[in-house]
Amino acid sequence: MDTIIPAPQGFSGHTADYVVQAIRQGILDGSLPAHQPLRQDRIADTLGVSKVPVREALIQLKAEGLVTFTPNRGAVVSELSAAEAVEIYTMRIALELAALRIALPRLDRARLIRAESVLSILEQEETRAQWGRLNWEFHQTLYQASGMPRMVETIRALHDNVGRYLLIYLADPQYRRASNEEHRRILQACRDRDSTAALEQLRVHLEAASRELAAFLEKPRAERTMGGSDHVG
Amino acid sequence: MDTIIPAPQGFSGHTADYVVQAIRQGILDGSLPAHQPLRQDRIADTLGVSKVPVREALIQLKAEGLVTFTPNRGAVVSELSAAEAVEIYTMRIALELAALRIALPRLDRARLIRAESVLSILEQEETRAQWGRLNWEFHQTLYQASGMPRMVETIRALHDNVGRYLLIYLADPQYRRASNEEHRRILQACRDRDSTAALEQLRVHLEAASRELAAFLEKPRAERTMGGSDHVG
DNA sequence: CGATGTATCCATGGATACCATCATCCCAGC
DNA sequence: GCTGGGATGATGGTATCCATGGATACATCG
Repeated sequence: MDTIIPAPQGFSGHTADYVVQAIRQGILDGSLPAHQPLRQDRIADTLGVSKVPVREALIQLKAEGLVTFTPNRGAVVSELSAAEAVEIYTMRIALELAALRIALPRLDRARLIRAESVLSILEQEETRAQWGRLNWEFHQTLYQASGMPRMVETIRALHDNVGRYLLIYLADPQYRRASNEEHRRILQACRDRDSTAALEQLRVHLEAASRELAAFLEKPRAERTMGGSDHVG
Repeated sequence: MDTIIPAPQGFSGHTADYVVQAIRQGILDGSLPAHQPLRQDRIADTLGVSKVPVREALIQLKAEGLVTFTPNRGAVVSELSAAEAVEIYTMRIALELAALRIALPRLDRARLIRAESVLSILEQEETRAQWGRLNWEFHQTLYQASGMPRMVETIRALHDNVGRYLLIYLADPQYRRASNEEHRRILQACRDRDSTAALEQLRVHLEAASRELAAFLEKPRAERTMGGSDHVG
């Protein structure tokens, strides 16, 4: 949080939304680790706002599941249990398969090209910080064609909840390669308008991630290797 | 809102949660109709709290989709378009089928009896005000056996978004009878541990509601008969 | 030396007062 | 009849104050 620039200028909309963005980004890129206390006046000072919009932001993030409140003790960054991870992936599989099924017949050339382009960047990206964003960008590009913004938004919130841990999983080059291949198969099936194959590949993709994340979270915290470096290779 | 007793006494937890409950109830039972402005200081006075927790409550309800914000104009009760209704039911079908599939093998005797009891009350209930609550109570009883609280909570929020309109749909005795029969078929399939039938009946149930609600919302507002009386028969 | 009680500190959660900004409405003036 | 410009009122945000309860350090007692 210290490094976040206190720059609310040029921001339209509610101040709370600005605070939400700042905190969310900190959680997603790992600079705000699980159990990190989120002190209201400290955040207010850092971002150059007052306490009220900070509390409003924390409440929004609570609704997304990214922070957890304890009465009279304030908010901390949420920790995910293995069971919760499985639950989130269960919801993601249900919703993302539905979204893709609806989106498939509406995927136009432009969108497929865009998905292809995101995927190429993702495959060559060596910096962990961008993986989560690009990964979501790829999936979102497909789902948006469903014309169901609320469903896409719900899926995004679920994705954000596992985003931090996904980075750890992707730090292993083997899993990263597998993930990229799964993305390619999904995209190819979309190009072929092969609905059955696309949905099946998406299911495989999500189930693999669910399995690996659950296995990771079932290990005691001490044994977990969080992937130290910003570069792999 | 005028009739709500300003009685925060005996309420543990955050004041905002108390305000959320009050406003949510007003929206669900129809006393706060769509497009009703939700004035912050008026609500604060009525409930005997200050403005701050009211704004926090409105933000929570925004996250649930029950209220809509317009910059510098505050919050109003959300209105649902036909497209949004279809979107919500698409999400409900995806999530509720997944929840029921997981819950089915874990449904014990006690829970089935509880569901049966809720259904009996619902079938004999003549007062509209309770229909929404009892309807959700029935579905929730089944889904809770999944052991996935977050999924159940997400489904509840989606249910609340269509709850108001469901009442109109159920005001027609014909649809009400059909709905009750669908509930019975779902419950019977659960008792028989017939997973395929239970999921299929749930899908039929939700798709029927989706179809009727979409048809209702596609009519111009002037033509809509909102079902005047509190009693049918 | 360990367990328990106590004083202090500190952050939360909420109330209150105040203010800039923006939307809306009403009305004069053309 | 249309337009422009105050009143008016609500939002959204700041600053300040305070009661409550958790946490910690310390002191006292067994």
